Amino acid sequence: MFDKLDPLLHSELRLAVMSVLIGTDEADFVYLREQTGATAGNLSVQLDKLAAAGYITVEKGFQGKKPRTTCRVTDTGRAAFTAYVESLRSYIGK
Amino acid sequence: MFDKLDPLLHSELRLAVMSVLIGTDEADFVYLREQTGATAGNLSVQLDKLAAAGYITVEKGFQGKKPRTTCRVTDTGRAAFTAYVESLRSYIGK
DNA sequence: TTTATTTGGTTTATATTATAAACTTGTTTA
DNA sequence: TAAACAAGTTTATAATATAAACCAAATAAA
Repeated sequence: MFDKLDPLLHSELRLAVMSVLIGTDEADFVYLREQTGATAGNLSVQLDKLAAAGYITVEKGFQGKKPRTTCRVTDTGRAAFTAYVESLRSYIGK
Repeated sequence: MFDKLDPLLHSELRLAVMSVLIGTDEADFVYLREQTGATAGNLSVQLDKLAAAGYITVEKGFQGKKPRTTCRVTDTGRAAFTAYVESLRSYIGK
């Protein structure tokens, strides 16, 4: 009757992050923090989880002398997101 | 950017329960357990939470000699559900 | 009849999660 | 050179979800 909802995506912040990344295909830590309104700590934790699941890649580098963490969604992540949205239909219709 | 998701509804089981109730407008405990596939314990707890929030009413009675718990969605619950679905749009588009 | 079993739940214990606070490392500014 | 800032990470805490254990009443089996 109801599809199981991927617990990794069924999280407000992780879903927001994925949503941003799917739209932009590359976003750095600061941008993600701004767009989601999350605290840095929370964001850091959730990015780790998404990366551990293979839904995103996280690349640490520098922009001049400042650290810069760049995130991208993977094909796996994109597929999971699509599946999640599809699953949601069984709950919210349409 | 992203709407806040009502934490009461952003829960797989509670969302499933609300989804069933919105469709049927009256469902008993056993039916909800069957439709959602939840354990009785989990369902009991989540029904309490929905009732505490005023999203559903829970009525205990008997059907012959068997206890029967009947649930209904309230107007508040219906509105919250609609708002939740609307908020989701900011995450999943469309 | 008395003993299991089933039904319809509730309570409680546990494991996971989400989240912010506190901290770290390095850089810029006063 | 000391204070403030930037970009994160780690850690502590509170909230959540979930199932296991439990209970009371009814029915079925012996």
